[in-house]
Amino acid sequence: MTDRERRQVGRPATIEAPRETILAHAASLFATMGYENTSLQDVARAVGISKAAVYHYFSTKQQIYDEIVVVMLQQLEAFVRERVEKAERSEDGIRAFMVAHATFMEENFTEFVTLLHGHGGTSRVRSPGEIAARDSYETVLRTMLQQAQDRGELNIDNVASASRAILSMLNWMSRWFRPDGERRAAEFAEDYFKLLYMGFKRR
Amino acid sequence: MTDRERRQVGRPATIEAPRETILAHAASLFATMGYENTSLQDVARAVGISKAAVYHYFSTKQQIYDEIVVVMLQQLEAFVRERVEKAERSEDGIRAFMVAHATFMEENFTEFVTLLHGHGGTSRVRSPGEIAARDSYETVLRTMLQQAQDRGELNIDNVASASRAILSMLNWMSRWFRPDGERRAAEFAEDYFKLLYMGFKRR
DNA sequence: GTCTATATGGTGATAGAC
DNA sequence: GTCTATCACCATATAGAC
Repeated sequence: MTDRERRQVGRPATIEAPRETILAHAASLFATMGYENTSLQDVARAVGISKAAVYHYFSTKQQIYDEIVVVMLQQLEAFVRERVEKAERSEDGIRAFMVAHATFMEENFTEFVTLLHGHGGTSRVRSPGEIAARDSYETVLRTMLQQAQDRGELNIDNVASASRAILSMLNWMSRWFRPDGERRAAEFAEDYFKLLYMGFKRR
Repeated sequence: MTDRERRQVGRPATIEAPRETILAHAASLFATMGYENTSLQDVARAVGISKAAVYHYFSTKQQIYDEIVVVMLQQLEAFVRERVEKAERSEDGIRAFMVAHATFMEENFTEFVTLLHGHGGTSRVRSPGEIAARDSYETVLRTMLQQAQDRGELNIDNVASASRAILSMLNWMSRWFRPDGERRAAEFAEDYFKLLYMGFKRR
């Protein structure tokens, strides 16, 4: 079977913002089917162009994936920073971080799933751009926690551990959260914040 | 190229406990390379038998995966239950749960990565056995938290949220933890417990 | 129970016309 | 910039001999 038969159209299909369109459809398919179960044929069909046309904009399948991830990380950081900076007290900053992260996840769900659950096993090579973007994002939280501790505003004796804990809860949300469910992601994030802030020791 | 050329041996290879051997090698490859990047050829070669011999014990690749997952979940639950039951106070039970989960993860790292990060996207179908085993395991923690709250021993006003938070932190460990690192998984779990127990509110 | 050999079909990627 | 057509390869799974 040829591409023509698969697509049912022979005429050239011109689309606008081709790169962005391809990335959006690819992200959706990657999130739903998984990276390795999505063929470039699937991506091309979703966009409405031929496989070869996809190769005109991206040189490998991996490049499509990498671009989704880096773009999302940068947008996430910008989104979160803007909301964190408005906070006055340390605890408000942390809460803002958690809520903003969850909100962004919900609003960009398919790309976010792609970002977090990606593909491949433990031996996967991360692109330099991805590593830099992740580090940059994690530093936002870490810095906030460290300052809260240094100023004596909160009781965070293990900043590294607290930072990991917060990101773990938020990241794992993308595994069980469903955007069409009853509760918003931000509500779950609020619950997590309260739990961390109060602790469950009886006093 | 035939299987013979690939394997460099033509003689029948008989191994003991063939099912378990295949599962162990498959889990290791799935964790390292990812499920979809691991071919049954790879599994067969690792075990030292032919592809067709693998099909003698398992009828599909998916079946191999499902069996790894269910077996691990059952062993995890048994391992954790044994340690939790020794605890007297509520907080000791929760700590024991977290430490045991982390310890089991470290001791069975490759199978655990397979279990948690699996393959495919959000549309993946989980086997009935997997769903039952997961529910059963999560109930262990949930019951413990609910009892602690009912007895007034701890301050857990949102049991569902606390349960999710704990499992999220533990599950996400399998994404960044490396068994050859300096710290044991149990130490990280202890840190998480302290954080949740104390909270970071200043008093 | 293990083997060799093969059926069947999809994959990422490229060549070259228009 | 998009297309058709194709390359070279590997996948899961099966048939049938020993």
